[in-house]
Amino acid sequence: MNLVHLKYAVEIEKTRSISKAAENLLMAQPNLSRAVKELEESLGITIFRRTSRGILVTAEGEEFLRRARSILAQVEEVENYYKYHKTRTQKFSVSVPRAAYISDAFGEVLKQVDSSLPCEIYFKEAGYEAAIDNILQEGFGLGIIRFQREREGEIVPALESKGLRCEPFFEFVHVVAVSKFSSLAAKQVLGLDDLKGRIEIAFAEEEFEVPALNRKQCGCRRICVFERGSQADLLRSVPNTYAWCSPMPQQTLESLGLAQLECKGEERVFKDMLIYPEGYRFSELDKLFMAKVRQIARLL
DNA sequence: GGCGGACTAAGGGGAGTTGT
DNA sequence: ACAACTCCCCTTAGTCCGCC
Repeated sequence: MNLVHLKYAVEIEKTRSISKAAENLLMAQPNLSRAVKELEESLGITIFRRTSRGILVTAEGEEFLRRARSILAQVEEVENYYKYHKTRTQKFSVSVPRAAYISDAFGEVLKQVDSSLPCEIYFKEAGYEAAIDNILQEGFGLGIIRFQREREGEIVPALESKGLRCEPFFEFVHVVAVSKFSSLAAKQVLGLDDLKGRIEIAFAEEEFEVPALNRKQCGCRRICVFERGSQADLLRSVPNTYAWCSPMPQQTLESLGLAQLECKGEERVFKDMLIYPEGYRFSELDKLFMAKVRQIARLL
């Protein structure tokens, strides 16, 4: 028994004729007759009593048809649900490194979301490997990965061999973020010595994005956090703290109560790169996000 | 090659119609 | 009233075609 058999039976009941039902179902009458017979045999019941004047529904047929109509109604409901959502839902998913400028770009995308339509939006801050996994395994559309510039030659071919397209768009040197009330905030440029004895607020699972080599020079006092919000809170509330981070837009620094400073001795260049599956079709929100993240990065 | 879906042709059977 | 005819509906048999 399958859904087609249920549709056949319900149509026959509706028309009270196998011939008429076959006509409505755009199939030959003998086929419909046989299909219904097979259905009855598979269930071990008689749904219709055949007469030369048409068909009659048996008592057990009434029970079967009641269930069949219920099932078909549910199937129709599911089909309509996904038909509507597939065509109308605004979808956007991106996996990114922890970076204020990327969050700002995401905020710009959210402003363009039509609130009258359903939407499914995923914004996940993740490290290098996790961002790739999110695209390859979890169905994310876009990703941004961060890596040291020297590794680009090995990273790009590796990603392309996995069916990912790569578009580097932003190069930067890490800066030091501190509270705007910190004694360091007044300085134009820091040296690594300025960080000695201070506490670094770092992300626990960071891999490429933090200049870890400098920790030895700065002394290794660290508080590990898992999200940018906690990092900013601690920078503001705990004296003598700092964090390595990618450059932030001025507006973001002001809203967080932070200052960012260049640090002599940290010269390694990092890159942020857009990645997405080969053949991926960009939604309007995807295009907007890509444009905004590039636009904001250019101003940093 | 097996299987399922669909077609045509042939035929069975019941109900209504018609002629005697 | 009854037999023959006609129509309608359904089933069966044989076959083709596409898919796995």
